[in-house]
Amino acid sequence: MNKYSTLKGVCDIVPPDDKLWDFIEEISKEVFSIYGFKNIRIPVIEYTELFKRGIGEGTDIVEKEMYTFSDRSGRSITLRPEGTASVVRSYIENNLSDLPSPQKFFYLGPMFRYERPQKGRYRQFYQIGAEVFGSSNPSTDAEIFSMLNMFLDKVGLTNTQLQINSIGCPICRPNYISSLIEFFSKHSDNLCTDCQNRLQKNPLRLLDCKNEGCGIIKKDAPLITQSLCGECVNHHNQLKHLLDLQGISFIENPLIVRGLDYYTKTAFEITADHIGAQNTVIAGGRYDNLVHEFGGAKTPAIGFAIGLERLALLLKDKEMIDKKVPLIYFAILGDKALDKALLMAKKYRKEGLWVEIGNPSDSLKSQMKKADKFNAESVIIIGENEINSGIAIKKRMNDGVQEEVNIN
RNA sequence: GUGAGCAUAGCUCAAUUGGUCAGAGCACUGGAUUGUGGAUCCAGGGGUUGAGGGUUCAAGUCCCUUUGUUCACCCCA
Repeated sequence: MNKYSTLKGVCDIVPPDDKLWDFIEEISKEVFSIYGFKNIRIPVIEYTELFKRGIGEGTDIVEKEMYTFSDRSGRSITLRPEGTASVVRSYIENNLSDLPSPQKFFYLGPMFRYERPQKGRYRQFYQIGAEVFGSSNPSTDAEIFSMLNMFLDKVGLTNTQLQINSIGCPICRPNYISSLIEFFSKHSDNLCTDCQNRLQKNPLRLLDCKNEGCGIIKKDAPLITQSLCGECVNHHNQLKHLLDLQGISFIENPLIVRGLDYYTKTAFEITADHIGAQNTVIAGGRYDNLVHEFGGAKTPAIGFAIGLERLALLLKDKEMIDKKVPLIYFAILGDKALDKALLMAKKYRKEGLWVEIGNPSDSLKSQMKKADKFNAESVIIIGENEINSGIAIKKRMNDGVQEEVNIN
């Protein structure tokens, strides 16, 4: 039993998984920069108020999932549960609207939510997110999907499904919600207890209940598609047209709802099988009013976040190509040999070679074994004889061929 | 916050109905091969069976508590 362990729902990412994570991060940076996204590094902690206002007071995230504490001056601080609120804050605070429009940013790092962990869900989890400010045009939405397609392709993830929906705007959504409430209220007695609550708290959630009984009722529920205002309909139709044009396949899913309050119009999820109940790998949407609500100029925006644990879970079996840096292993006998090896190691490392030096108090045999375990390209053996003669043996490990090298 | 399963060596797992049950494989270390790896053989280290309490002549095995973990619900990436 270890005395210390990680907190619940928090884990270390250790080799060999580091390689996969590096790979994912590299691909994202490569692809995102092609689309003009600049990296933005936002803090892990913010004033609690930021998330309350951004994500929404009534949401589960704010109500029961935030890591919130008082700092030494008594201010309420929160470990970020998501990235968008911070990026919007930064956008306004740093006057990033001065950059040529549209402004595109991506970020990468850990998020924190106090939830019960399960497959694909952790209390500290990593996201790569991206946000675009200053364009309300559906072409921007389409570019996002184009970029994500490229990302998924390069990262090697197939069999994903893009599902899109429009959840309207402050003009048309209230109408929809009231028609939804009206409809479900009529069937209130037949709804599961969760849905009874949803009816009060979060009517949009009624649509994605997994309960069978509710499913039957749900079939006849009004769809948001029928309630959208002209502007939202146009936006949505143009987006679909642009997706078709680019050959990006998608499914229209009028049941997609986003959990955070700030979303408008386009909402989407990219899902994959085989990662458990949490099958959403990427999710996001448009939020045309958030910048203004945060005190900035009226600025339309759209963004998304990729769940890295979920992505890594899907790519777990992918073979990572080892970047081969050849290893020179020094098997040394005695302290004089150590001195010599250290000097030679410095030279080799300057040339970009990987060097490991054996423990001079270990037997030659065990040092050879170690070299083998490290998969050394070659071993240089230095002992008394070599020090005296100035010539050492260099053994190539794959075929055992030995040659002499000058060590002076 | 709710529900269910699991918890034995570094890892993967054994241990008939509570009765030599604390084991195996892999890994690790050493030896066979006095200064030369991978194969083989041999040997060794390592566990108060997650923790605490209880029942019993006897608990890894049954009961309670607790912690962790897995999966699902809520919700979400």
